[in-house]
Amino acid sequence: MAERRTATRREILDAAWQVAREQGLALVTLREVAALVGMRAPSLYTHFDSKNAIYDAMFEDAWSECQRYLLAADVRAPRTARSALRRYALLFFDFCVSDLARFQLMNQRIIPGFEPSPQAYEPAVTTLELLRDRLARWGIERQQDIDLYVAIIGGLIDAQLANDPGGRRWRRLVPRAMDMLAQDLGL
Amino acid sequence: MAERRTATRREILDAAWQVAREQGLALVTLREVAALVGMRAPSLYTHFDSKNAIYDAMFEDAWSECQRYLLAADVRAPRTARSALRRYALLFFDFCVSDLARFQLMNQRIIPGFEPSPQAYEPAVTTLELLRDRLARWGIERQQDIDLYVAIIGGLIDAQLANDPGGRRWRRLVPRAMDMLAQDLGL
DNA sequence: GTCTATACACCGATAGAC
DNA sequence: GTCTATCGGTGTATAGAC
Repeated sequence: MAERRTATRREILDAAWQVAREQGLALVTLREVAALVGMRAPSLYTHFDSKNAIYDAMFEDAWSECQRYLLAADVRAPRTARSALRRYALLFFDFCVSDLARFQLMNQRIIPGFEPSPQAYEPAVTTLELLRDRLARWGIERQQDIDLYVAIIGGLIDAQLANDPGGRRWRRLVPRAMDMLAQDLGL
Repeated sequence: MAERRTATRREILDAAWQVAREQGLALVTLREVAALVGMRAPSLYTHFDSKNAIYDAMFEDAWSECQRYLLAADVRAPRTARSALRRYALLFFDFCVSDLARFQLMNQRIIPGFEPSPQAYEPAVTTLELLRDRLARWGIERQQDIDLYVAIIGGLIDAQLANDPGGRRWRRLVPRAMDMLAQDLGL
């Protein structure tokens, strides 16, 4: 039964997320994940090739969730370029800041030997293309402009999580940073 | 002999840096560090209380080195606020990008249980105060302005190391980002 | 004090019985 | 598909040699 197999994989992944959120992403152990789903550690190898394969599926999870989150918030489109930049930035900021373990997996290289597979990377690419499309609507299409946008938001998220987790010290700066960028782009 | 002890500690730290640069910061093992200095792993405990104590001393190393680097580059002061922002940013950018392992230790939380001790953190505080003094000369004193400055540079460094290591794709954007900030600050 | 040998508990991973 | 047993690896505690 393929369904059963998929469901078990899902259970394992949920357990891994739980451990990651409680103990930290790098402190996930197969024994603890297995215990949460009522198994022994070696049994996980029936469903995943390795521990990194679990991280791989979690990486895919995270970016898929991000994509869904950004799409769901697209119901009412912004009216000006400036409000668009602000809105997209705040959406991504809030999504990332709400789950440290997920952010570390998505955007930092916190697991020593882990590189996401092409399949797991696909939702990340799609999400970036979604952003690219949205920015293009406001005339932002040059690669360097997108690079700058991405870097600034990433820096604000990093600073928030590293220096004021749970607070709003850097979140407050997001609109200002986006207005700076809009000004620079002549928008 | 206190000198001998200090010298041995220095040898161990240098070996640890070597392994960190070659294998990655998180892949440093006590056995490999010990082998490099002609010891067995448990012998390191004569000189350091734990593996994290070695990371702690390395953290102090990194920020002390950063402080010296920034001070040494202070010989000729910039003439305008705009060139000052650019110069300080590029200095820090180049220092960070030149050594990934060092950057990860200084600015990311890549080691699972590691938190720098107050003593190890002291050079980091001093370095930030150095930046604060320099920015204050140009009238930049508000906490939120400094926060924004730090976040933007950090984001650019992160993006450079993560997406184009060894390249210049985000380095090229540093002057532009600093001009944006200067414009925003009315400088 | 410095270093070693030994040992322990934990980790990811594998082999083979059921 | 899941188990037990086990392997080689890790950080680290301890006892003892010099």
